[in-house]
Amino acid sequence: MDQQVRVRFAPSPTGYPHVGNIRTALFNWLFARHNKGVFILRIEDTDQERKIEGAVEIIIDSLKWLGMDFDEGPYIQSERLDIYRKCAEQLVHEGKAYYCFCSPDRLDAMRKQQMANKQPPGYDRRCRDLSPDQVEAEKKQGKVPVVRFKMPLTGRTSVTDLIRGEVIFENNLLDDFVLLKSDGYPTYHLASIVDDHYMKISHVMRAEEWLSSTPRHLLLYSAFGWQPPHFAHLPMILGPDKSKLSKRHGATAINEYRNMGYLPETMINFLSLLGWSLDDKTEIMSVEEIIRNFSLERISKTAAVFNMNKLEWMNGVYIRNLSPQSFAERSLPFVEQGLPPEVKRPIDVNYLHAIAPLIQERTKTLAEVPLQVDFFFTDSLDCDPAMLVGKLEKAQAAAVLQKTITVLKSVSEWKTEPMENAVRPLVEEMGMKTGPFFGVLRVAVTGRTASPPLFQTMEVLGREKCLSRLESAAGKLT
RNA sequence: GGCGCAUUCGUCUAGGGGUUUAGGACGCUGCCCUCUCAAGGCAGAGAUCACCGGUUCGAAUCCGGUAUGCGCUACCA
Repeated sequence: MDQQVRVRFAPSPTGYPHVGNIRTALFNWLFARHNKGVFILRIEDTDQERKIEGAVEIIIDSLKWLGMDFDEGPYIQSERLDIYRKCAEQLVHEGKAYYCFCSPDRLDAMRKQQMANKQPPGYDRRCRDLSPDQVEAEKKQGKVPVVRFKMPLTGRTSVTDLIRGEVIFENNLLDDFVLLKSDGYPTYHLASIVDDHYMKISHVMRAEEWLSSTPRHLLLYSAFGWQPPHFAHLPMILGPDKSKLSKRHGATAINEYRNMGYLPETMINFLSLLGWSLDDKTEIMSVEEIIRNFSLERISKTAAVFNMNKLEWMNGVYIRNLSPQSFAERSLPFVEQGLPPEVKRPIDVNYLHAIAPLIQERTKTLAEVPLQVDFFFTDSLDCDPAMLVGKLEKAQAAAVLQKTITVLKSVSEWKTEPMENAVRPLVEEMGMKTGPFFGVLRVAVTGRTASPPLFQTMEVLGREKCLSRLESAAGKLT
């Protein structure tokens, strides 16, 4: 790479970023970091209709959460309107663009007509050759024009895509697209080309849906006499039905994944593998590893289905790799939010830290933590007698509880080892199997049939709570 | 309709003419471990590499066509 790498993430501020957009941001960021280049954030707010208040902050916050730091920006397109206007006027001046006074209604009718006649839709170039006098006349009538690009009527434009190779388009199939809208805002085409040029963008990495408009962009560059950047069109992200990932497929916004308890490092790793791979087996990688190995050559051409299952698995891997301390800290907000209201706040982090090792390897998302730890925090347990008894005889279950209570009361130290040493012999003594025996105790102590290991759980729960729960359970069986 | 892109296990992917009886991962099934649930270990099912032709001694890999999917075809990005 002989020139400095300068890439950008250029979202429009329409709400929470879609995971597809985030993946685009990620690839740009990875490419910049790998090449010791510059990562720029640019807000493309040229559509006043779709703009949403506060979206810029949300975008920045999302990038920050994922650890994608930017070196320049955010540049805001709506603050650069005069630049685009000047550029558009320059092209008009040079005869490479023109004013168009056609009303939206006429354009609409024209398109409908074309569709009906099975003609390819596109602007019919009615205003392309208006004389200066005609233009003046229209303006005098108070009509506000748009500026359209004067497409070459012949020839072809070749796009060299770093991922797909050379793609050729016939110019006569491209219409005179709008550069400057009547509200004075540029279209994407104009704004992004002008900005990419002035911001010295070296590589444009964007979603595949832009491939078709790249010839327009190239033609614009050449109209301005500018050197175009390199292009790389990234494969799209699909839903399970292979159509473009959208809300009806479930979560699509990055913040939803954050709220569902996915770790940012999981998202980075997972998203990096959607359209890129290191080799034939490496899946779990730190950001540093991904940055070190990232390359355009290994980006695939094919669209990828977003596999929730695999995401969950990967998040589990990352959660298990957390230190118990960090796991507790990261779970805390979810626990604060998810525990029943009667549990006293604030939640004790140290207690959560003690619980952490018991549940960590059982959790796939932080959002499930409150569900797993609630019985540690509630005062009393209202466990179901039927669940308590299970497949045993009622009397036998009661005996299990009684004997255990007696034995536990004499345990000198409320720790896993001594408790287990004291209780386990009872199993054989009663001629039972460990499964059913411990099962009764598990339900009594935790209120559920699946839990972390019994004695470890009891140690953390404490003598008082355990004995009272066991006794309360025994009471239910008499 | 036109133009463009793509097509390897259900999914993510490796592979770029002979090393491939097409490798890994998720998920699935079974076994082991085990106080339950997980985690972990092992094993297994799962892809005639979309199809049809061609090039070649030899093709998942190169070429052409077909089909299918997707994208674009706005004063949206």
